[in-house]
Amino acid sequence: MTDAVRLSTEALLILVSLAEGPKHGYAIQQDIHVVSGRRLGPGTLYGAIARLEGAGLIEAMAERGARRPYRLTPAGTKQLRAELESLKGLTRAGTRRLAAR
Amino acid sequence: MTDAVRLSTEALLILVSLAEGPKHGYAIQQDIHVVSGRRLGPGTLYGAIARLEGAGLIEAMAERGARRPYRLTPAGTKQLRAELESLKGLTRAGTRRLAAR
DNA sequence: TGGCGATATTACGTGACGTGTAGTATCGTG
DNA sequence: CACGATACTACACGTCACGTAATATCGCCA
Repeated sequence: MTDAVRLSTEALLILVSLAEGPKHGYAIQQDIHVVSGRRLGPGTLYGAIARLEGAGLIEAMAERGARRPYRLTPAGTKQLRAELESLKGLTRAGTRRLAAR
Repeated sequence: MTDAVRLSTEALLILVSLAEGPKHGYAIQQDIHVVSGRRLGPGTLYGAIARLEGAGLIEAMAERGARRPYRLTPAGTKQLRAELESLKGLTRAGTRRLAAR
């Protein structure tokens, strides 16, 4: 294993969403629902966004009206890439194990 | 999207570990470290195990000495399968998005 | 055989996090 | 300029992750 699985599911969903390009919170929420079938409430969403910003994985862009867009930082991109790799290994292992029962 | 991403990362790791076959807590901990690079402390590990048992996704087997083995229930197997599928879709989307930057 | 290190789990306190609800601000459109 | 949709903030509550310490059991060998 090159790297550890470390992000919470919620943080991962947000990073994947921002990997498509900069988005504000509400757009992130909708995108997450499309790609994952899950709906994050405001508390979960903006709480996780604040933590990711604090961790330096995403950063705020110029505010446009009521919208606060965010984008991945280089550190966030790097960590997302690593996390996706780890997760691929994990899902492969899981699928293989389930098939072998 | 067929199904939503719903499990915590920790719960997922435990289910994947048990997909290989029945294991007691300590063995789960070691297996998780091998397949994910992550080390869950006792509090995290046994707390998550108790919750998974409460949710009916895993069940305890006959206790052998100090060891308490667990195995996946049919419901746990089904949910793990669904979760792995969702996660595959998510990692594919994430990877595709990162590549397109 | 009894003591010691490795294995395995429990107990527990603390803080971080997920979650829902309610409230506020801004935007677009008729 | 009013009204619904969009977008975020505030907050309170419960659950969960995490570390540390304590406890129990096993295997081994002197």
